[in-house]
Amino acid sequence: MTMNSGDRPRRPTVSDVAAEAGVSRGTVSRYLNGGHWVSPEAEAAVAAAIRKTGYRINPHARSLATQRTNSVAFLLTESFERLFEDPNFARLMRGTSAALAERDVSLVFILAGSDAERRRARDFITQGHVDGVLLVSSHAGEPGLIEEIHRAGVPVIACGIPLGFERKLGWVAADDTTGAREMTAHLRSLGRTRIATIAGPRDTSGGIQRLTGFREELGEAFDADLVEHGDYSRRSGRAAMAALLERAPDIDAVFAANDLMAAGALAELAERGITVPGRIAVGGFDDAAVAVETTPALTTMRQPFDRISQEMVRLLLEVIAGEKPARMTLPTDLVVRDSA
Amino acid sequence: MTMNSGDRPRRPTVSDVAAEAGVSRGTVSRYLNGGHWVSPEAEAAVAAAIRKTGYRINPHARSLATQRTNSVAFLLTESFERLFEDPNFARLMRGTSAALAERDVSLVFILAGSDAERRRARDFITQGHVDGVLLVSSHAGEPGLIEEIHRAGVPVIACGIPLGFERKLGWVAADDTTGAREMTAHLRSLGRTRIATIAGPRDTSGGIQRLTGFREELGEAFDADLVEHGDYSRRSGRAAMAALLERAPDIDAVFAANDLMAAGALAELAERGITVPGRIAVGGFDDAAVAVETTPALTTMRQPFDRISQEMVRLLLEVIAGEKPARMTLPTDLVVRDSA
DNA sequence: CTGAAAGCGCTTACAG
DNA sequence: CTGAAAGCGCTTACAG
Repeated sequence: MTMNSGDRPRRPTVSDVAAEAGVSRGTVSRYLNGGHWVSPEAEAAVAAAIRKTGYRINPHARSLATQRTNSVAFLLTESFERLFEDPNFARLMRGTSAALAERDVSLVFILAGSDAERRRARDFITQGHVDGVLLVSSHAGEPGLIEEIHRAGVPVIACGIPLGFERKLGWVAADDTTGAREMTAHLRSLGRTRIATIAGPRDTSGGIQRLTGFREELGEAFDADLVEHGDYSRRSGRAAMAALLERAPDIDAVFAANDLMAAGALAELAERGITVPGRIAVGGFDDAAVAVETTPALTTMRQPFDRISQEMVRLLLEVIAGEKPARMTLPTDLVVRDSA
Repeated sequence: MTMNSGDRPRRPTVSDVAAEAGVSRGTVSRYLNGGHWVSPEAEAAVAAAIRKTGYRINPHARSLATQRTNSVAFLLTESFERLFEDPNFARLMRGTSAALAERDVSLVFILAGSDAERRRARDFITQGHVDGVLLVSSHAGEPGLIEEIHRAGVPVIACGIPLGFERKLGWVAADDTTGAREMTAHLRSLGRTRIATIAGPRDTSGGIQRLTGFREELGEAFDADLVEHGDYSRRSGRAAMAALLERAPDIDAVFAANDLMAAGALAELAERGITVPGRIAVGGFDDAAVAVETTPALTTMRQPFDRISQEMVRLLLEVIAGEKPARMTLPTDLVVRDSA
């Protein structure tokens, strides 16, 4: 092994490999990029030379030449706390990570919960560190960030409908409205008539649409008094349940806009000794892991997270390849367990 | 704004900025890198030109020229499940992320739980995508990965003592042995005499050393029958507690090697109607968030995670700067709450 | 199928 | 303090 003056061995380059294999650098490069237009002999020689020299490609040199990084960002505009509280984020991370691994593009994970972090995220992304971004943020919150990324020409695919950018960006979303309608219809089919909802945040498309579906399905029977908003956290679900109970002790069902809030609601009901589904039926949304851990197990609408992850990756790669951004809405499924 | 043939605007380069400012590219570059040896006039002109052109530096070109990436990896050799179950990982992520942000180096987060992921992580890291790695893995598990990264000459600082590499790598660890001794001594000071332990995994330095401290402190009183191993998960703590109780119904205290297992133990004790600390005192390790959420609140040894994160970053940056890797052991603090 | 050469966008001695 | 020039390690038309 050759050492240079310092203590670290100098990394072999394409030139070293070319010399070792007795071919030109161009041929080595062609071998490296799919092996088209290289003869079997050259191929064997290069392969051997790479093995012998321990050559590793220099990604920066390659990126500079190709104007591509072969990596994308998973941009989550949430705090550490939310990331670790809400299991949906983990599922999306895992799903997109797996989908990307298959295509051999790497994923860099960026958390941008604070202003300072958002600034850094913007710099990192618009500087060209990644070829595109998978945008995951429940809140419509970050128009500035999204606007700047979009203006810099960086391909983006959002998870859920990005409020304010529904026409500019590509996205993959669950059919929240229909899902909420189905759950509401399910509750009615159980004979419930005083149905309340613990809605999601007003600045998220999911929060808005699940409430819309709920209202649409109820039609005349909709009662604005039976709506309480939460922030998708367990504790907010619990607080909302308590508030609803104070206001309308006669409710006989509640649709929570996500499972975490539904779990919070169940806790509140249990503490008050209210039977579920006996006196009040409870429906959630997501089919998160928590849905099978509650007592009783949660009836919920399943979001196809794996599918969502895969489609996000597919669409993003398309945009990176030069196509126009597509939008996609995926159906949800009613999963009946014990709570309703 | 100039457009090239395609639809995306061509990004301005140093040359554009230089032309706009009426200086050479070298001067622009000097401005970009600290502004030394550039006159006030040139500085102003370049600043204006950068603003006018909307210039953003190309990180790949810079990395190619400097042989530096200005980013480091947070390598976690765990599964998604463990990441989201064990809050210590989140604290380290947050801490190192903050420390790095201050110095303006970016953090890329890599999860390597499976063999395939480990292979990709190795390629990514040894290819030169990052200047160094913060290694976080409780298990001694990944000798191959670590060995290859180390052999490639990539600077590494580990969190905890990296078994098998304690002499080769730098690391920052809590003083597990002393911490365990202190907790054990605390339990004894309460008058407890039949003290059991729920030890951590045998292939982690923390697991080994906390057990060592426990044994050392007990001396003659140590009873191998009162040792049960868990894997740091809540459920394993619960199972271990049950096993200990079957084997030795007379134990009056238990030291769990982390808070999650202690919480599991508390759950088991509660279910059996055994009072804590009345009949059995329980001590944990970490001072994780869960320590204040259990009933009763957990007495535990606090690990200085923020300090650990900061020191890891500091040491890694030192190694990247060319210094030899240092090792560091940090003290833990006894936090007395209600469980012991 | 293959090689010579230009180019990607920076940085960094070196002269001045 | 500043500019001209070489170099970082790849890729990619272009000729052949």
